[in-house]
Amino acid sequence: MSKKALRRLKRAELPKATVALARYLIGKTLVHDLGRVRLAGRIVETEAYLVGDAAAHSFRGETPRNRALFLERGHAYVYFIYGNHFMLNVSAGSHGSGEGVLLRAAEPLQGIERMQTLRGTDVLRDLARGPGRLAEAFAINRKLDGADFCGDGVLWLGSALRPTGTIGVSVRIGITKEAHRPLRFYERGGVFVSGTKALRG
DNA sequence: TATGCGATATTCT
DNA sequence: GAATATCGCATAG
Repeated sequence: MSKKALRRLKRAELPKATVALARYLIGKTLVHDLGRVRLAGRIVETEAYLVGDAAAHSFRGETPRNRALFLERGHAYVYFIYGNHFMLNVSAGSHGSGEGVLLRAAEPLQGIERMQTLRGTDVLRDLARGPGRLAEAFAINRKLDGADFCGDGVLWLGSALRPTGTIGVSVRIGITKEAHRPLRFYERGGVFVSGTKALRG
């Protein structure tokens, strides 16, 4: 009961509504297969970016950068920001809507040694706590932009390996527009969740 | 806890 | 050409 088998999630299982998907992904598994090493983590924090949301990259329409955000739900949208960091999103909503879910933090489960190398630290809690760290720990790069999480590729979403705790809701982190909207979801009390103490309770 | 800064792709004007 | 960005780290208090 406590130990379940890891299985790929099918697109049909992903909720069509973006906010529902952001909640749904909490507790699920993020996997990136690198040859003989499998990087896997339990997603503990996400944020939703919606249509008509000035904080969403799709707000001003489709561009070469945000193109992947407009794909059918369940595709990867990867971009580079602040001169140093990649971010990993899951395209969401109806096809062409430009909605997405940002993966903000995960609890490392498998391939931890490789993650430590990629991150340059051995502190488990700091491996994927925060979106830039998560992308670095999971070896996310521009080549994965547009990848299908629901195909048979190396980057995919897996079922939950243990029961999911209570889900908390807060405002999103690090944005200046639409900063009041409660679109951040996280596992309450989780030590692998980013932000200050108040943002983890 | 709270600043302050790096380092750069992309978009806007 | 300039502004801005879904951040992380170091350092100070």
